[in-house]
Amino acid sequence: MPKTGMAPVRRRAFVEAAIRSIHDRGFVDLTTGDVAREAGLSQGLVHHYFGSKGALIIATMRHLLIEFGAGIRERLREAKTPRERLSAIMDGSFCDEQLQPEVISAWLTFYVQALTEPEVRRLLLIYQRRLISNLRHEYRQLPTRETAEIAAESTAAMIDGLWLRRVLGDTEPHGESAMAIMEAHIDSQLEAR
Amino acid sequence: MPKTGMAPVRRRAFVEAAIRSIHDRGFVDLTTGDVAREAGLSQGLVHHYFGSKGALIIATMRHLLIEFGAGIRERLREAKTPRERLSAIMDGSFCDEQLQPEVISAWLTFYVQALTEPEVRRLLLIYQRRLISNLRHEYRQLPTRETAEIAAESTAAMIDGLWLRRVLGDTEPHGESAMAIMEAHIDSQLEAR
DNA sequence: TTATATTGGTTGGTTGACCAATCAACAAAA
DNA sequence: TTTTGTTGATTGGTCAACCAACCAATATAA
Repeated sequence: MPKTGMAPVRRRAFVEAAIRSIHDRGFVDLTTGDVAREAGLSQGLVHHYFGSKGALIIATMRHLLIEFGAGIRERLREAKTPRERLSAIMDGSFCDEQLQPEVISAWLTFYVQALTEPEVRRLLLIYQRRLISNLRHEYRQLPTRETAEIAAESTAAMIDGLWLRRVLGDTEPHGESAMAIMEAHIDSQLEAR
Repeated sequence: MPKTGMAPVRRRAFVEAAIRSIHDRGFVDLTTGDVAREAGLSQGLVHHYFGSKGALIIATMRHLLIEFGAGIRERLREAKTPRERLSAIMDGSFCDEQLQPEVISAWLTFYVQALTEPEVRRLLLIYQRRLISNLRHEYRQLPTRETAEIAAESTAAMIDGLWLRRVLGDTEPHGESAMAIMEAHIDSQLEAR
């Protein structure tokens, strides 16, 4: 069984197990044993590959950011006009992968951790700034820098808000209604004056 | 020192200490000892008044909901027109008390807990439904039930989103810019057709 | 080819710290 | 004296981190 080059495989297995564990056991009561059991691996391996529980969490957060960023970037590549690129960002934000309950739970946990863990905060700020920056750029056709900035801010807020509301909604999270609301908002921002 | 009728005083002291403790120690590492020290009282009293750590958390969540609801209701009482009532809801959502870092931290924790704790989820759903219901009612002048519903949903999402973005924002959270964005959004919803 | 060393990967028990909850004892007010 | 409020030590349990030993594969030497 022990072949060389297990490190990336194991790290990924633990990260994915961590996301699932956070979802069904909750972050507060999460133990390295839970994650190991979920991954079907020994508890000691967690420390072998990550050094500490905290490092596993950071790696998990980074994984989420990378996946999310990649999804957006991929969609942006196929979009030609600014309007299409705005839709691409919406699509990347409300696609099925991002709306998986496990992923939502992990993201929310991420936000809470950012309140006390500087490294998590740093990562999350990068994500926020990049999103705003993308949006501002696609809204550049608006008359003033001011209106573009407000359009970007409000659009970003609405993304996060719709996402947050779906965390608890009785309705299982399907992205279509969220997308419709977002598209309408974008249009109204672009129409204005 | 021990006088009769301490129960409500102590309960409130612990709840407020819990909010502060959640903010500066983080919810994950929160101990009843932390809260007791923050309140300047003995650790054993926590269990005397709440029975368990979990019950203290529930009481704290309930406290947040009551304070928030009271703030909104008070402002609604002074508002005459639907447009004024919409502004009243915004004002209640972005007032100084709600933007205190300690309060924001506690609310966010609340959301995470809702993922795994049914009672917290129940409380949070009540708040969400009431907010949407209020908004829908004030948007009733819109042509169709459909447009009012969408206006309510998007407004609620934007409130939550702006609030969530302020959780981490480099900029210290001052509500004025959020209010300006919200007012603009409400106007554009009401103007539309 | 066979024996041996080395490396990468893995396990599960142990340890030391910490915490929620309990409780026995005490102090002040009624 | 009784009731109400309060304390701080104790207990039982849990967890992160550590570690000693093991296993399988490859590389090297005889």
